[in-house]
Amino acid sequence: MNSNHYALSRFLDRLLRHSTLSSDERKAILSLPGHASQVQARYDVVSPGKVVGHACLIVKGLAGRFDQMTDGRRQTTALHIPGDMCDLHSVVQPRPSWSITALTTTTILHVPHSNLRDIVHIYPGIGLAFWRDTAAAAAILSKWLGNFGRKDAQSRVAHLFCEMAVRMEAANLGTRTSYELAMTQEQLSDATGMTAVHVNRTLQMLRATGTLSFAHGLVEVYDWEGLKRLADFTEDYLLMSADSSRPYHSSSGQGRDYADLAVASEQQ
Amino acid sequence: MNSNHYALSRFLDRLLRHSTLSSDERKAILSLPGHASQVQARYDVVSPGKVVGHACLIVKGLAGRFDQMTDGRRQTTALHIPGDMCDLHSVVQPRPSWSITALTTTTILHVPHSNLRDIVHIYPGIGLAFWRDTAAAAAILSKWLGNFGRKDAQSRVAHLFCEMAVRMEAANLGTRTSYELAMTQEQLSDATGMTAVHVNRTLQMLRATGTLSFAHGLVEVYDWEGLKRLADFTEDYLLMSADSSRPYHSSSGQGRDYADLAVASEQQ
DNA sequence: CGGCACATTGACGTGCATCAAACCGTGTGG
DNA sequence: CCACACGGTTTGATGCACGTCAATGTGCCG
Repeated sequence: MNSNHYALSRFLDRLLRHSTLSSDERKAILSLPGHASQVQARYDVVSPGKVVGHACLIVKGLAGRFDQMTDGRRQTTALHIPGDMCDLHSVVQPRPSWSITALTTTTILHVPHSNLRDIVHIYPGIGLAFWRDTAAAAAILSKWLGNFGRKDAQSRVAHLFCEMAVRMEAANLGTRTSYELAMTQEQLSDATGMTAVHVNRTLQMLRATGTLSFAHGLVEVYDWEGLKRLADFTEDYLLMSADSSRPYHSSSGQGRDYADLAVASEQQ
Repeated sequence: MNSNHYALSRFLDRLLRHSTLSSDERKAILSLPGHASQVQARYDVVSPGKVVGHACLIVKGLAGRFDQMTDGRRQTTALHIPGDMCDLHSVVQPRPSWSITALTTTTILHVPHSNLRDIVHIYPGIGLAFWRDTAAAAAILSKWLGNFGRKDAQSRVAHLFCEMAVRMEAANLGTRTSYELAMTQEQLSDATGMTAVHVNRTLQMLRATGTLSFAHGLVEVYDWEGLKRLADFTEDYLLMSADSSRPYHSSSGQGRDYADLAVASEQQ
């Protein structure tokens, strides 16, 4: 049990939401090394095109992944909250095509790729869990793409608040009707593909209809069901609700469920 | 060497574009079992919410991943060409939140998860390659998201044609200035988050400026550089150009490059 | 020949971007 | 303790890129 235990245990919690790990595997994750550092808002944690040698675990704060156009416009493609290993896939793809930037003052734990690769080789179950984590992140991306392509401003903003609500609640960082999201309206506009001005007007609409309020980085949802309806939101894609995180154990009757194998190869 | 050799070898080619595999690992992939089937255009290969027991390798044709809104609107979130194992991640996440639908008459090779899991356990290097493949797909998604959030119709359409050009060329299915993309304008509109009508007008613009033509499922690029500029396209994110697929071997001087390990653990 | 899927065109409306100014809270230095 | 700068929010005026609706054209197939 090292001094990074707090952060690693949040990360482990995240993995356990979708994957089953043996106690050895859990111990291996909790004993990962890493050095912490603080990054001020607006500063890059990871820069595009540069090869990195470690993955970044968010300990505290908020970070975003950004796709940058050559003309300077930018688009947030992911938001990372404490407990997220925000570039776990860098283990297999150490040269990103995007940047990761701190949105608020953020504490990062840098975990060397070499150690991550080591435990993946020793515990194939961890490898599957990491792979699954990458797939879960991709599922979120898909959903965002659907929102961007086919929904209007209100639905997009509403969907973002729904998603973050569920993620924050699952990470024990608030409840789905009240949680801290320390973003400016401009950052919100980067994350929704809109203008800061239009985000502002949209938030006013949501406020006026009694759906939610967002001020000083605090989200207060007054009408969760209404918000969900507006956003056309279902949480199954996040792979963390009770009924979807482990659908495997309930299904089928055959001797050994194939999906069971997928989830944990070395169940203790 | 089984009867599926042709399709599997295309799949292997795809993997080798970004990962290094030993000859044993290559053989293992080429000996994967699977049964083929044909799917008519508009029919689902995979349906959302339903647990699947196999991954789908596109042998011939074109398939798309769709995010469906409850009101019936839909958004294409990925396009899959021959050689793509379009839901490789289903191995670790067998219940998708999207559908995969054939865009043209498509031949699919169904490869059981159990066999994929077996070779991953025997050859960890294959596991890494699969994980990397999922990460590459996610990089494409990120790029799409940037396009949707921050670019206008012309740039979006142009970017799609650029991306498919490079992918088709890499897969030996044409050249970047002339390749077959058997999509209707409506399907194109699903993939770009636009309306079929506006896709039509946009294509006319591209035609009028002498940039490219798209008719009867054939893309002819007249001005590749101009198209790239319009799309703000760089191909590095696809992980398949010469300079980005293996940046590892050229870099650094230290005894053992960490990234080398990432790429292949069992280089023969 | 009729039917059907797809492409094209036109008229019209609107959701959002754009530009620009004002407002507001907070920290800072004179 | 006020002046001021600064990041963030809010408001208004204006324009356009795109969606929407609806009709017509076009090639293919039975």
